Amino acid sequence: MTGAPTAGRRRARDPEATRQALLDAATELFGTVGFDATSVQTIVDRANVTKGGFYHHFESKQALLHEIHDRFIDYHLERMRELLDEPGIGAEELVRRLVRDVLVVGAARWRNDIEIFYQERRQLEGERYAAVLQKRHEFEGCVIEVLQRGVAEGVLADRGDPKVVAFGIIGMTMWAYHWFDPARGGEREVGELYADMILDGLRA
Amino acid sequence: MTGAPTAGRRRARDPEATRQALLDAATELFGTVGFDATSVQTIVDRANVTKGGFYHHFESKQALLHEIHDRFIDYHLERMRELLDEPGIGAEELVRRLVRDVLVVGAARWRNDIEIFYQERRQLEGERYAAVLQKRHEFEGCVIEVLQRGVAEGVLADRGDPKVVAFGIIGMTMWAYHWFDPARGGEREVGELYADMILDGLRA
Amino acid sequence: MTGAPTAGRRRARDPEATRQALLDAATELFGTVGFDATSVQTIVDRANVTKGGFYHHFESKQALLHEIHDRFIDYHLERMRELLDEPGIGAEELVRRLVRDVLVVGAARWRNDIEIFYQERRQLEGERYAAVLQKRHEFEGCVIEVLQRGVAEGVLADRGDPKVVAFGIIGMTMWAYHWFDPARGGEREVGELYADMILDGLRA
Amino acid sequence: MTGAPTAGRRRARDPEATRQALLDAATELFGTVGFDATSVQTIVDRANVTKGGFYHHFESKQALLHEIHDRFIDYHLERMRELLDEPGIGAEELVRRLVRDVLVVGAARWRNDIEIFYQERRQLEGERYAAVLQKRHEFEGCVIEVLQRGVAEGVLADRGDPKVVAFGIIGMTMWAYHWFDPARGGEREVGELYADMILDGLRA
DNA sequence: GATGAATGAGACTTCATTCAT
DNA sequence: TATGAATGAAGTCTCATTCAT
Repeated sequence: MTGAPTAGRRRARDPEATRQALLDAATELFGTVGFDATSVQTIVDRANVTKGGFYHHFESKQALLHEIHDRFIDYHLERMRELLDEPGIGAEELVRRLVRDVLVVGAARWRNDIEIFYQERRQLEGERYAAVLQKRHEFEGCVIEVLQRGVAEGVLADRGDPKVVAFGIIGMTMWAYHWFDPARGGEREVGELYADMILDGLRA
Repeated sequence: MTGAPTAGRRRARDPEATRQALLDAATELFGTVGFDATSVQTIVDRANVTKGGFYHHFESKQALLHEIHDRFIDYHLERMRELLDEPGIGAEELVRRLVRDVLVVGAARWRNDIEIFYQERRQLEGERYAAVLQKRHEFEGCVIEVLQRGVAEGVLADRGDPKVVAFGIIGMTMWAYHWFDPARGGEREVGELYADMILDGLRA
Repeated sequence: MTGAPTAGRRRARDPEATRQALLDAATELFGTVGFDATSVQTIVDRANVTKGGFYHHFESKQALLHEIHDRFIDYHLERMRELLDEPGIGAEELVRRLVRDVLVVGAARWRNDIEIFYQERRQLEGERYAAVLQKRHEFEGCVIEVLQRGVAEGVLADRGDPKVVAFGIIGMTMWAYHWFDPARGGEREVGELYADMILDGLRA
Repeated sequence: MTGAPTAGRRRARDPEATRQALLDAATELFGTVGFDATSVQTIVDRANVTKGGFYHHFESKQALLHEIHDRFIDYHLERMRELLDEPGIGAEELVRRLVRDVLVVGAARWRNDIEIFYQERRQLEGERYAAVLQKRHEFEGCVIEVLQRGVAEGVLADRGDPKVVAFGIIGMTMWAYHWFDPARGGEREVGELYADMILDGLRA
């Protein structure tokens, strides 16, 4: 509650706040305009920083992108693991919560990040790309595990390659980032509808 | 298989072939590397044309993108309409063919075009964007119509907002462009699996 | 009065008319937009000719410019000489007609050509430039001759370097191409006014 | 005359000097070769800057042109106003100093700027052009005011539209930029001669 | 630690001119 | 004679990154 350091120029000394401001500005811009179409100048303008400041915090524009990728997927992997570790949860409820709370609600609320995640993966090179890819596989692996638990519990039928089924579920739900209108809301209802479709579609 | 005049330097005088070569080269590059990351120089190199030649045929790089968009969606709208006009086709079969033959097989075989379609739409401006958007809505409208026929014939249950259901179907199937490996094939089987899931998931 | 060959495409066979059409189109464009800002394509479009046709008639864009220069200055040198050869004309009348009929009326009616003449001379190179320069000097020489006749006849005072005086007269009159509005007219009145000023200003 | 840091590579950090160097280089080049014929590369080469540096200081080549226009006309408007505000100056002396000191000497010493001023106005668009035009009208207005003072004081006769007379004076004097040879000098004498002609030509 | 002037490579685009048809 | 597709050099401008201050 002290002198509101947010206003005007720039919070004099708070490296972490500057970092966050840059990450947030870049996420918004990359998500709406795209990585290539966003210049470093635009990012620093929006974050009230100077160019020099940018390179003080990030090695390169690409490194910043990588960091956005990372904080996004780490957060979601975390949520995914929490869900899987929920004690005593049944397979049906598990599927419902995966679809509704993680996938659809996630897609609706993190549109910029997902846009970046799927569209800018081409920008990452070599080692960086490998790191991202690995976490992505981990995420997909979690979805597959949910399905396998469902089959094991006799709730879901075994409909063939679980990877293909998992991709179908991810596609149906994540696609929301293309069309969902946050102003109108209703993400939980959409999630419920998709969960019903998926559960009925795979029922044993 | 005859000694086509395409080889070597450049088809001496065949404007249409030049156009096609440019469109094909650009589709491949935009799809794999992205619109921004693809320079006009790269396109013309691959098409064995010079930069001047490019601008003789296309007003701008963006105009070329628009043309790719257009020829892609026109082709698919055409296929969509053929399916809907199929005489005496039942709703179940209609859904199956929509999902398998149009959506999944389409996504698997036109990966570059879909990548372009969904990822580079930001590049189109003003009128051009409006034109593309309109055709896209038309495409979505066709999917909705299939669902409505299913409900009308008593094959499918009414699960709420048909638009949301349609987006779910489109998402599940189109997503294949992210992960499908054309070298391995199997697109029809994937389509069959998704059609089953969707039909069971929506069964009346 | 036969089938009006001017309409539509292009008068099928009339090389001279084509030449003229190109010269006229270029004069208009060079005069209003400038030499560099006018593309050969624009010229041929306006003249209803094709690019090939252009190069059939003119060696280059620069050669066309030279030709415009030439036909303009030749015409005016001709008028100048006619004036000087007028039998029995007095010096005062000579000055008046030079100023009014040749210089001011010329500037008002040949604005595009003068614009080109004074602004695009830099485009001409080497020999071509020399040729234009020579005719220009000839033109200026005529003005000087008029002044000298005036002094010889005792009508005008000798006010120093006749070249400087001549340039003053040319400047005062030719400047009209900067500001004269052909829609409003009145070039003869302006000429009369300037002739009075000059005659009074130089009166013996 | 001290070992200015201007020499060698580039004045290390002196943005204002860089700006000036670019303005000066461009003025020289636009004046002698023309706006279109001068590439940004040529300008920066002469100013010992890189292309990027150019665009750091000027939004575009056109913006630079506008700035040249502006600093030129602002300077001259200033001189004009000083002259008009001279206390107790008589109309005859006023005319003489306008013609000699402002117009002829100005034309002789600022040849490049005037060349640019009159020849490149076509390059300026919209708002920029309007701004230039307005200042130009102001300049012309000052000349007209001088004439009106002359008539009011009974020194000059009223010879009709003062605008036309003013244009005649401006034309006669400014034309010097076409032919004046700075190496030979003598601008004050030329000014004197033109002032005499004009005063006698308009004497009441 | 921060600033912003400067760099330099590379992007898109234009255009006078040539030449196969 | 005429066409217009093709060339290739050159133009304006952008931008990630560096570095003197």
